[in-house]
Amino acid sequence: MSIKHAILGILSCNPLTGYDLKKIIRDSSFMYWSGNNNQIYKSLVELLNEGFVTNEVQHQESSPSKKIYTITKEGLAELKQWVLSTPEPPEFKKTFLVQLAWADQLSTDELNTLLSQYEYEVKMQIVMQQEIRRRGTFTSDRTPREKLIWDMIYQNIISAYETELAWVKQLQTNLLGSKKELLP
Amino acid sequence: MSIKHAILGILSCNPLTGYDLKKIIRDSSFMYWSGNNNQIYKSLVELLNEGFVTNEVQHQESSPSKKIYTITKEGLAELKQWVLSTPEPPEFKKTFLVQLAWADQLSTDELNTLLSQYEYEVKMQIVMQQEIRRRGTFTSDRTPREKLIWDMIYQNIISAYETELAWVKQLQTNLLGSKKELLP
DNA sequence: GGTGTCATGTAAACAGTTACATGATTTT
DNA sequence: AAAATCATGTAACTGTTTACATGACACC
Repeated sequence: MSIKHAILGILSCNPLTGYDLKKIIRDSSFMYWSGNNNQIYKSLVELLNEGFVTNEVQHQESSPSKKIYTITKEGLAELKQWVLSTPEPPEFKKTFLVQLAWADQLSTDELNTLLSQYEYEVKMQIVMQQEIRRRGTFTSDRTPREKLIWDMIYQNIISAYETELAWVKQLQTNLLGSKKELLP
Repeated sequence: MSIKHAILGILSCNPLTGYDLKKIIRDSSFMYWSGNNNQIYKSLVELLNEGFVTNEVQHQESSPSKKIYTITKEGLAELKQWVLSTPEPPEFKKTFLVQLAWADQLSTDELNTLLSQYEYEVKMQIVMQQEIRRRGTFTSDRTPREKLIWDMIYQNIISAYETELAWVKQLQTNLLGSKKELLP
């Protein structure tokens, strides 16, 4: 479970509450977890037991009390060790490709509609990702190098969607272009 | 759970056993499930109860008996309806981006090593995907249009990894190029 | 004699999502 | 008056992976 490492990473910038972490992860483009309560609060308890974080309870009048989590030096060591571990290749979950694989039973119109719908979905994602990047709600740029890295992380996600968009357009063209050959 | 739809899709080409389905899904590039026993055999029981498939037990001397699954007309209808449903945008699970987000604590050498390792992983994926495409172990091309679609599905996966590779190279260049500005 | 393939299935563990629960304050 | 935000947490469910179990045969 590397969400714990993501949490350690976020806490390495700033002490935060579970609620704050939840929002950061939910709104992040590259931290791909949903950021639901169960994941966050359970992970925090585990990180606490492992000694990677400590917490300080802050009672507030007229609102629920906060637990502010701070990363320990053991947590920082664990984070560094994980960052240095052998990277995994990216994984793609493209349900649309599975759908498309059996789409030859559709008429030309039905297939075109399907492709247009996918094109729209992908375009929406690009707009959303550009908005996330523009707003930069949670961006770490403590050094110029870190700024460069984070910029490239956002670029990665946008490029991925742009490649997908270019691919749909190519497919639409190919289907049109080979119309003559495809029909008897 | 759309693995059931993937199974229906595969069976729409050919009646097969659970064991065959398992291998096809495990070796597929775009059917992203692991293809383990539990998923396959449980799904088949469910599909049977739903009336989307039927099975025929084939006893064999000197090897375990086979259950050959065949899609029903209800199954074909269910498949078509699913294929026509609104597509979901692609999802990316790139653990490396999370790792990279906290990589500013690394030295130039450590960071370069990490990037080279990722570059290698991605290159390996490209080779593997090209091999899968070349072998074409399970490819459906009943019509010229279906052939075109399947070709573009394989192309999609390869393009995705190629975009990733181009991105790492860009990052490596950017880190080198801005060396002067990054150091004091 | 050990490993791999064929062929089925189950058990246990882990990961992840949705929904529920509380309760005060602020915004619409 | 209703909905959203802050802030914590739990329960139930679904999805996914790993490992175990059987047993014959083929290959090295």
